[in-house]
Amino acid sequence: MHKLCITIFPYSLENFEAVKKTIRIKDIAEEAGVSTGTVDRVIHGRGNVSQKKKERILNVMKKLGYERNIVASTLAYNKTIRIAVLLPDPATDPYWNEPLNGIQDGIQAVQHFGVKMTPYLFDIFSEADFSNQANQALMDHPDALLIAPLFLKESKLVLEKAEQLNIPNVMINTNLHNESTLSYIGPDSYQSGLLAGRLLHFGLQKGEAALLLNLSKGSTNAHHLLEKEEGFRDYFRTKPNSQIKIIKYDFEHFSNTQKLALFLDNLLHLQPDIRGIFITNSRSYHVVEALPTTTAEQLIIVGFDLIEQNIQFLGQNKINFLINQNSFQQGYLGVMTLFDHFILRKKILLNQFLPLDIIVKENHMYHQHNTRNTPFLHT
Amino acid sequence: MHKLCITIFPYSLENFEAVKKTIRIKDIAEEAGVSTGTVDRVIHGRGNVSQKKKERILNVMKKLGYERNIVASTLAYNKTIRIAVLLPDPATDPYWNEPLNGIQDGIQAVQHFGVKMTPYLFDIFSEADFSNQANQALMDHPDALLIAPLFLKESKLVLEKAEQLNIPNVMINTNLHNESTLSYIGPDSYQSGLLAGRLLHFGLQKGEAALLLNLSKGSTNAHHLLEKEEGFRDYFRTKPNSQIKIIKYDFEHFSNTQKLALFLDNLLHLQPDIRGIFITNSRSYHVVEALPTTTAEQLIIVGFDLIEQNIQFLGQNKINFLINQNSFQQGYLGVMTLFDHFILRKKILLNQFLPLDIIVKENHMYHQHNTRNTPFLHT
DNA sequence: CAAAAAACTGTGTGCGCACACAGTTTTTTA
DNA sequence: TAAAAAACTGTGTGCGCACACAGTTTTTTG
Repeated sequence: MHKLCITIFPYSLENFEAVKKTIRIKDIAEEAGVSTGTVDRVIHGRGNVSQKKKERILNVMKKLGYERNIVASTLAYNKTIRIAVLLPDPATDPYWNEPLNGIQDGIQAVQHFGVKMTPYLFDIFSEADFSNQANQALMDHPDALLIAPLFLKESKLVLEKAEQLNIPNVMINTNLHNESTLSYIGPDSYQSGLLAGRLLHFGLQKGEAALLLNLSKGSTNAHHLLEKEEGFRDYFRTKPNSQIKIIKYDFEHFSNTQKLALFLDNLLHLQPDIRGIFITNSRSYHVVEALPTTTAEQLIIVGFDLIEQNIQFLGQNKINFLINQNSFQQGYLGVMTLFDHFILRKKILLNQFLPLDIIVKENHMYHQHNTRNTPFLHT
Repeated sequence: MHKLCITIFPYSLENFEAVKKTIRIKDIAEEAGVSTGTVDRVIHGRGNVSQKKKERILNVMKKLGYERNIVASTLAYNKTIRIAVLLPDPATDPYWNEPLNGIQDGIQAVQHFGVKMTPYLFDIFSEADFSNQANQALMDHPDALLIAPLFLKESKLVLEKAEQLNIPNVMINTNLHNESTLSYIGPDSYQSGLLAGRLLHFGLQKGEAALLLNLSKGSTNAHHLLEKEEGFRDYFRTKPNSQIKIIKYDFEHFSNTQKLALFLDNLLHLQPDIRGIFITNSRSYHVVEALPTTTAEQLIIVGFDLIEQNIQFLGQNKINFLINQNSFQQGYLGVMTLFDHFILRKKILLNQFLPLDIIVKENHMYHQHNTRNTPFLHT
């Protein structure tokens, strides 16, 4: 098989014609003077092979550079990998459309390798529904769990049960590693806070203040919000001469525009030096909706995620920056990670931090419905 | 096969158990009362099938929702797709490391589907070498050409020859569509100019000037540089009250730091209101190297691409913004596009514009050696 | 209207691998 | 030392498809 060096250039310039033919199990068997069955046993570690032959076979495999033919292997294997997807229902929070789309794309990409999935969607505001759906999922005995463990307590329970059933999991969005977690896929929250600090800072003068606003309800797993806050504060800590004051608030009733408007109006009058707002999740559009147009335009507003409402306000210059956490990718990579694990049998990275994209009016169009932006195989 | 609706939620909640079994050619044949050979002939349009049976088969296929099993198909097909890669040698311009790495990753991803490639690297400053390598490539009769058509005249010649030989091409970096071009993959140059305008504007005050600097040698296909300039100018045109003056220069001897330093020193003295520099390609590091440290820190500098030298200066706050044209992706998608065409036999988009990522100190780490960031299959 | 040509159709083999099962050799046991 | 058990090894089949080739029916030709 035509091999390239990893980073050394120039590439060797073998002709196509010179490309060696693929090494099959049969070739190994012949070279080692055994049957294909024995080679197969060695490859799959099924035992029942004498030490002598095993070593001989392994040597030949190395010498000839054997690589399993995934295509043939998949065809012969003839089995199905079933993934249970446990995510919030996008109907209860539009943010989750993107991860689901990513998952769908991923499944489509690897469906012919026998990877299937079933979604179990829960109300993002209901711990009970989460547990319900989780139990449902486990009862169907999937091969793996793709989960956003939003509720700390309930998630830990579910993950324990899954571990007992020997069902590995991949986490997206929120990190909550346990023993059978193959990988966490999501943003590095601390770093995204740092980045938000820098972006907000572009529009602030010395002595002005920045508002850090958490729009979330009590029970949600708020760990990553705290990390964002830490990063945000650290940004300004490392720039002591920036003299920016940070004011932090949590606000629960974000879906009630009137209440939010009242809250913000009060706050901005009390603290007239607030010139920028950092909303720590995807709900910045609620803030803009609750602000008078001119106020929104004058403030620097930094938020997260390319959901439709946010993008609209970005176009109107009411939101200045959006940090894209690549939620589509989270879903896509979640599926691909399981593919890597089950089909390609690759070692999986325990943490897969996704890029943080800075989105302004001029480049948002490339990041929507961002299909076809995530590799595959890598044997 | 388990099918999901494209965007409508909630997903249907079929159990794993309810998932229908895959439809094989054999199933179609039985249902239509013909042999598998006849079905095969219809699927591949090989003719020699009576109209009556053909229609019956097509109907059954539609009814049962037949989808070709790519895995089995690939195995049986047992052929090789050979891609000739015609790019500048990274030894002559480090920018090209990334596309090549992307190509390499792509090849690795689909090698088991029989996709192979041979690189033909040319000196980026030599039209003759380009033509040489191109001829070499064509002489090897590849199945497709993956090409960066940097030299206008020579490229057109090569592409004509390729067309005569019935070799389709995919272009990256530079757009030069001809009849047998499957797709252009690269940035939307105009849009990247617009974006550069906005980024530079963050640091400029009214009445100040911006320098637009082309660091390239004469014969290179400069079309996309002009488009960038157009976008850049248009950004400030749409903000008439920004009152930013744009000064444009071309400079050829960029690799000679002394000459460049002299040129810049002169210019900045003559035009003291220059507060920002926009370098229209990946060579912004040359500018920083040629500037005194304090000058570099005071100026707003916007450039392109995450090559090592640029990133270093980004970390030192000497370059303020880099626009990432996703050159890695260009290579990766180039391979994937050919895979889609030859193996999956999909319709290919004529233009695949890549996202423009805004890179600052705080998020550059996610964009280096950006493997695994591009989907696959999508049947 | 028979023979030749053309149009059509079915069967069989191989792609590389996974796994079941039968067959063989070696070791253990009584 | 023979029989039973354990350890080891080879062969054969099927995964779903592509394609060659042989076989059959229909149409054309002289």
